Parts: sequence; structure tokens; C-alpha cells
Amino acid sequence: MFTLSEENYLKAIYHLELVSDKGISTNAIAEQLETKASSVSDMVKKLSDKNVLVYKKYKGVKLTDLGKHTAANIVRKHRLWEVFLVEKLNFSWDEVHDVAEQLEHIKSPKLINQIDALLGFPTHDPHGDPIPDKDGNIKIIEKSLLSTLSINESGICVGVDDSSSEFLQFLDKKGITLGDQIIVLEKEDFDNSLSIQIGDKKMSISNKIANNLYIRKL
Amino acid sequence: MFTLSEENYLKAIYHLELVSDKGISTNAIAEQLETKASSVSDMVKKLSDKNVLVYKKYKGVKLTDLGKHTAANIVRKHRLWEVFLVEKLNFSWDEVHDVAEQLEHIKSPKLINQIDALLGFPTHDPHGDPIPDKDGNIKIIEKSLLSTLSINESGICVGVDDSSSEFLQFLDKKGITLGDQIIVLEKEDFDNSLSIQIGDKKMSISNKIANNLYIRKL
DNA sequence: TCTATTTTTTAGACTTGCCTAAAAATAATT
DNA sequence: AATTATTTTTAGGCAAGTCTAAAAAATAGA
Repeated sequence: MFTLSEENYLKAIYHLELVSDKGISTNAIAEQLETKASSVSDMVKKLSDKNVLVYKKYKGVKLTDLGKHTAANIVRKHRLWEVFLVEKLNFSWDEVHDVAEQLEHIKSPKLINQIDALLGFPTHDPHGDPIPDKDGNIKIIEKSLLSTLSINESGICVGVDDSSSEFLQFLDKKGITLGDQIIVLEKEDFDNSLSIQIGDKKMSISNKIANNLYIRKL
Repeated sequence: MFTLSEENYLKAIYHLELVSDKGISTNAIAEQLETKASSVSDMVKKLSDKNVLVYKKYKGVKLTDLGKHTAANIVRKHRLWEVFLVEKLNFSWDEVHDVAEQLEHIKSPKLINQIDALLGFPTHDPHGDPIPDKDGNIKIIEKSLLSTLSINESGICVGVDDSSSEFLQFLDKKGITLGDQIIVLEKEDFDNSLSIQIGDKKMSISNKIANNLYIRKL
């Protein structure tokens, strides 16, 4: 069994490994968790003793299979709770993160399995992120940043990169929702902004936004 | 904001105050929480500094209004989660306690209010215990132990005193459920056992059982 | 290659929450 | 009232998890 703190470290390292593929550095973990490198050094030794990661001094860490499995399970719980909050309790997608951050640490296999069933075994959370299955496997879908689409290409909005409540509320204000079909009408060289069409609405989208919206190309 | 440990102390003292009405002793708290009196002394000072209770050395403690309100809110969350688990996730009444013990510490007013609404604002948990409202008030219903009923008296089963899973499973096996109407047919002086009738089923009930079942007399 | 800079680890300290053992206060008994 | 027993508090210590400051290792630049 893992403490709350240990679980948070595992999750942080898991997320970092999805991006970097080589050993995760002490500093990277410290930044992710908003803590100090010295604290990370301590915890990493502890986690190494528990066989969830491999640690060689100055060489960064790598999760073991046990570590990956454990971390994926926490992520699974986090994302299932997010779906629950949105689908069953009328939370909006920008409100769910902090609560899910607490709920993900509840220890009860039956609870999370029943939530899963109640929700109809969803595969993605409200931000479009995949939900690991019970074995920790995730189904990766082909997705591209909106900013990488060419003129006249179109696709379905399937996720966000930045899931801060500011960005999500901005999308709400613009009327952009997961599942929307988007066509790129124009690309402005000057500021890399885009003209896009959603349904019959046309609008201009800054580069910053286009770099945070994932599209499944059609 | 209170730590997990502080919340558990508050809850324990709250429960003890419902029974005893005078200052709650250090030893009583220690026993309730399965900890040592010295630990209680420490914590009680901390809680006194936080104005949730009044503490005079050697004199026991009393919750302040703030303390009562805070504790009632934790109990409210615990019992609402229990209802949720039974009503929405197919838990049985003997499985809910440990999970609710974790869920009661989740901090999100919106979460618990939405759960409350989803459940239709229940007033009692699966064991018949009353759910405090948002202000911490509970509606006490007139209830008596089954053992206090006289021959030919009848009532509705409205709660249990002992809510251990052993006792609850025993009731399941006997086919006794909250809401059942019970008539006392006979009382045995020898061992204080009872003959009762539930619906058209007749059965014999030991004194120990009769001392743990609450009845609303008809 | 040899400094200079950055990264990482170690050392020592602090807080929370718990413990044991001993002292102090209260309660009970003769 | 004096002694005994019980309850409660204090004193000191321990583990988890964090921090700062300093030392050690790795990396980068000339």
C-alpha cells in the first residue's frame, strides 16, 4: 500500500515518462510536484526500496512494471472520477480536476469498478485524455494539434493539451466543445492565427489556442 | 481547514457528546480512536487552539459551536456517501463503512451537495442513522430497542445500534431489513429471547440481537 | 582538458502525529 | 484524612515528509 505522497510521486513520474522515454530527472519530478529536489531524492530512495522504480544516483529514475501499473491505476481513478463528476453531478470540465485529485486516492477496488460500470466503461475523460483499463493499458488515438492542420483540412476536436480552468472556460466562451468538427479556412503568417469554421460559425483562433487543441483528422 | 487526523478527533468527540452530555474525557476519546491518552492530550491542545473545542486540564473537553458544526458536516458526508454507495453502486449495508470513512474527508462543498441532490436529499443512512443537514441539525425520530417492546407491541425496524458487518450480515441472513414491521409474540424470561413475527415469518431472536435493533413503535 | 555552471545528493533541522515512561493531579477506599 | 488506584499530563523519542544550506557529481564551455 502507498501513502498519498508516494502515490503523487508515482503519478508525476508516470506522466513524465509518457513524454520523455529516458530516465526522469530529479529536477523534472521536483518541478512537476512543485517541491524541492532534495525532497525528491529522499522519496525516490523510498520508492526504489518498494520496487516501483529503479534509481541510480545522478541517473534519474524509471518506473518498474509494478510502478507503471500502480501509477496507471491512480490515473484511471482520477479520470473515471472526472467523468463521473461531469456526467452524473453536473460539474463542468474546468471544475473537476481538484476534486478528482482527492478522489483518486480512495482505496476501494469495488468502488471504482462500480463507478466504471455506472458510467458505461468510458474510454476518455472530459478533456479527451484516455482512461487506462484495469491492466493499465491505454488506447492511444491518432490526434494532432489544431495548429498543425493545413488550409481546408478538417477534423474532430478530441482533447486539450492545457487543461487549466482558464483555457477550458475560454473554450466554453468561444463555444468550442469536444466532438465539434473544425475546418481550417485560413492561416495567417503574420501571427500564426487561424480562421476556422465550427458548424456554421466562423471565428479567428490565436496560435496559442491552436497549440492547445487536439484534433482527430478526417 | 482541518487535517485528516483532526477531523477524526472531531468526529469521535461529536459521537461521544451525543451520548454523554458532560465533558468528554481523554480516555474516552483515546478508546474511541484506538489511540493512547497521551496522543489525545496533544491533539486536544491543538484543537483548542483552533477554537473547535474548550479544554481545561483534567476536566475533559466540550465542542464549541464551530466544532459541532464541523463535526456534523463530516458525519453528514459520511452518511450521504453511505447512501450513495448502497443506492447507486450496489454496495450492501455491511460494506459501506470503510469506504465512507475515506470519502468523508473529501473537501468539496459542491460535490457533497450534488450527491445529496442526486440521492433526493435523504434523511437517514442505510443503518437508519440520521443525516445532519447543512447546518448540522439532525431530526431525531422516536425509536426504542426491540428488547424494550412488550408482548403484542409492534413497530417498524428503523435502525441498528451495532453496525458491524457481522451483525448486519446476520440480519441479512435472518431476512430482517429496515422498514420491516415486527410484532413481539413472546418474551422468554429464561434467556430474554423474543419470538417475533415479520410479515408472515415467525422467528426467535436472542437478547443480544434485540438489544441492537431499533424500532419505531406503532 | 580544465574550469565554471548546473544538477543532484547529503546533512541537519522542522512539523505532524504518534508512542513509552514517568510525573502530577484527581478519584476512590479504608 | 491518609493511602491507594486511576486518570491525565508532561517529557522525550521516533517516522514521514518536507525544507535550507552545503558538498559532491555531472555537464558544458573555452
